Amino acid sequence: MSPRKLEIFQTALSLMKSKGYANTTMRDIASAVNMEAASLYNHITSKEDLLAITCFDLADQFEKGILEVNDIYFDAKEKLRMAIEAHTQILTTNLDASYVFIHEWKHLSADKLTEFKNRRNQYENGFIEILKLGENEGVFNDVDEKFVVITILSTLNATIEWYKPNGAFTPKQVANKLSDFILNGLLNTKN
Amino acid sequence: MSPRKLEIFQTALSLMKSKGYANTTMRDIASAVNMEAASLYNHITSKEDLLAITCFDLADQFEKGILEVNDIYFDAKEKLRMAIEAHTQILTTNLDASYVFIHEWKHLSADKLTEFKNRRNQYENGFIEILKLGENEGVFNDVDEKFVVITILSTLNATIEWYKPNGAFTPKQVANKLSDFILNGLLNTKN
DNA sequence: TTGCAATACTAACAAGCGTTAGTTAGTGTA
DNA sequence: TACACTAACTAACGCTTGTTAGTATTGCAA
Repeated sequence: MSPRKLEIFQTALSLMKSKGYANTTMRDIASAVNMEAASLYNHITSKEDLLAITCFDLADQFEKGILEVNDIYFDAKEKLRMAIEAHTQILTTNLDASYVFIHEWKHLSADKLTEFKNRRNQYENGFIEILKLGENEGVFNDVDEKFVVITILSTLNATIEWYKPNGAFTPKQVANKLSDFILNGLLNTKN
Repeated sequence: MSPRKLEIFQTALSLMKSKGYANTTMRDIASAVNMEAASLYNHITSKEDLLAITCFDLADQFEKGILEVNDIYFDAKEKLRMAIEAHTQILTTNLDASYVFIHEWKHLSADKLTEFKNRRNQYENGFIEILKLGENEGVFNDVDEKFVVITILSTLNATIEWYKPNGAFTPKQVANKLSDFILNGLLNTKN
């Protein structure tokens, strides 16, 4: 990807993060990179491409993460921690893209929308696999897996609402906070 | 609110839930209630009003809930359970509206947007009050409150992604599942 | 039965949208 | 020098959008 194209993508994602996909016009993007809207088409093929490429690139990363974790022979608790860390790592190192991924995927066109949903389901199944393993091991409470996986992913995704790249926490630290919260809950069990 | 106006609101919210606010046109809404777009304006004043009224009506409900909980003299654990139940009750009995509230508030016009954000902050502060109480009592882990409150609310709000009104769970049961998850986490502590 | 709201309609407007066509200036290459 | 490529421009197209104006129809209250 050429530097100019990269600049367009980053600018577009930043705008879409703050104004939403639908409210970000090609003219907005163009003026933010100091060119005319029509000139954008020398670099990209359509507005939807900005969204689709972003969504599916991140989907690739998430899928790769969960597959690696589930390929390893390890116990459920540690697997969950690893999956959470992989997820958090991707979110925190692609903040704008993640925001668009999480909040704007609905604007994908019909066929891409179905593909997106399918892949998200697959990703959820990767987590469900870990949950089932943990239940068999007796370390996780017996839970409604669909409920828990949606809850866990929502918990993880909340990260993008507050995380600041040069703030107090490294991605690894955030992942640990999230894992602790999800595994142990809020209650202090020491006393 | 007249029956026809109510019908328009419910239809509009249902459409906005599936297609998003920006992609739902006045003509979409009109044809879904068997009239022309222009006729809608006999009942409502603008498209944004549909959004604003929905958002601020729900905000009222949420605020009322947390204020009632924080007016009671009770321990933090029970307060948190009550706040979670109030929140869940509102979500599950206003599914479409809640969806729009959570996902489409960004489309509010500038001044209403600021008001919305302020009121959301106040609501979060209501939860933070409970968290601080729990830390003083020694029953909650010492936590970064801002992190935890965003995490908790995201966890709660995930409900609207899977809840079915005539499904297996009552709102109260959902609230209990959520409270258990947030307080105790996923780990089985019995063995 | 008349009159008046309420509620629907048709027609249209002004603005904004994504995108295309055609052109031009600059840059590196044969 | 001649050519091709890249990346910018201006101008415009066709369409959709939320909304307004003006008008017809309906149903109830007097």
